[in-house]
Amino acid sequence: MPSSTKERILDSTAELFRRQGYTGTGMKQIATEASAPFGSVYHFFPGGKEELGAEVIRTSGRLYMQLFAAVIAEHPAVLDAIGAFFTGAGETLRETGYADACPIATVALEVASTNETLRQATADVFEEWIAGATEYLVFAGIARARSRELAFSMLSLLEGAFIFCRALRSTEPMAIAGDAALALVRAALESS
Amino acid sequence: MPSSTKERILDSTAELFRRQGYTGTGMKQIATEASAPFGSVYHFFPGGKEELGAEVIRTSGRLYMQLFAAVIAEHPAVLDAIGAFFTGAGETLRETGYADACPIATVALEVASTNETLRQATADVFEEWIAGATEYLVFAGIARARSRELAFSMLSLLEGAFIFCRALRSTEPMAIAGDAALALVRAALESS
DNA sequence: AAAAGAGTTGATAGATCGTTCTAGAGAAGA
DNA sequence: TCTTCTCTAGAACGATCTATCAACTCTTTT
Repeated sequence: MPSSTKERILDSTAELFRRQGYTGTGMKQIATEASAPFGSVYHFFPGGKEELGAEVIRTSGRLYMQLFAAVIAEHPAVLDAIGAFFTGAGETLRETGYADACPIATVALEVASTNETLRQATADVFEEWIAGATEYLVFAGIARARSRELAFSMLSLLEGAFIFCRALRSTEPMAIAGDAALALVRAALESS
Repeated sequence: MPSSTKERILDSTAELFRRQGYTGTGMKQIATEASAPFGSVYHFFPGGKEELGAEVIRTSGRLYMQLFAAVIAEHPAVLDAIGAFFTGAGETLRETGYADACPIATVALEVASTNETLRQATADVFEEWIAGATEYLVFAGIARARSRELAFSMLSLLEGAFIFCRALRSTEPMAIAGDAALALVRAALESS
């Protein structure tokens, strides 16, 4: 089978969440987009929109981390990998009409103060990202505490740049953020 | 008069948008929160939710820029001012239960791909912020092109940190982002 | 072949959405 | 006093929201 109904629902929901956010996406629209019968959505996710949302957040988070791992595998040098990741993010933005950015940032801001279950899901994903990036920088020879700070800084630059790129419809903010991230990491590498 | 009905509507809408986003906030809720009769909302904003949203975005953007100006006035040294701005952002987050962050980021992500009028409003605000921050860094002695890049980097760090702080319910990301911003500006000051 | 169970399906319910509309309250000017 | 204009007030409308539910199609078991 190429893709099960449940997988199509998860994929479509992820895409709709990126573009329209959580509250802006309806269950009917999800079913239509996934070419799935409406009832199936509630069959696979009996907990309704909240359960579906939580699973989409965690799935998307895992997928994005795999993307990071793939870029690392392609670029052995640390600075190359980081540069390529930001460049790739910019390209994806441009290619998708500035729609596909961070898979969970929009939802994260929406639910942070309104839905504790979903807020926890976004927090879990972010923690994993930070932990993963920290390990990568530690492996590159940077002290652990410093690596963790750099991980936060790099991801903040990335997420912030996503906002500006999408609003301004330009990849310039992403290129600048990438340069800033490289400067921070380069400085840390030199002093270690 | 302490505050006109129109001002109360704008204020309440801004607060609700920060917490719940654009699609997550209803017109009925806005009227209730502002202690305004429902009909008055449409009296002052005949264009409905979209017109109200656009005006809230621009008003909030202007207000946030004035906050930045106030911090600058209090701290003559550039590095002090930037540090104080990030520290202040973290304190506000903690005091408001991680609800009040960037006044327009949530809306910006929601509408970037769904509502061109509002997307343009957020883009205008962001452009003003970038222009303002650039002028400030030029005034501090940094070359214009470099200043513009720093402005993007600092604001990206700020916006990205807002996302992490709200999701993780911690001010740590903001403190780290502030340090990173200071490091970037310090490096630029030294090489000029 | 018949029965049971798992999985699938869309019509429907009840609430809420943004918006419109009519009507009234109150102040200012004629 | 009568008129005019701004603002207040909420009932009502159609559309859309999330969620439920009874009916249906298979496959598997007896």
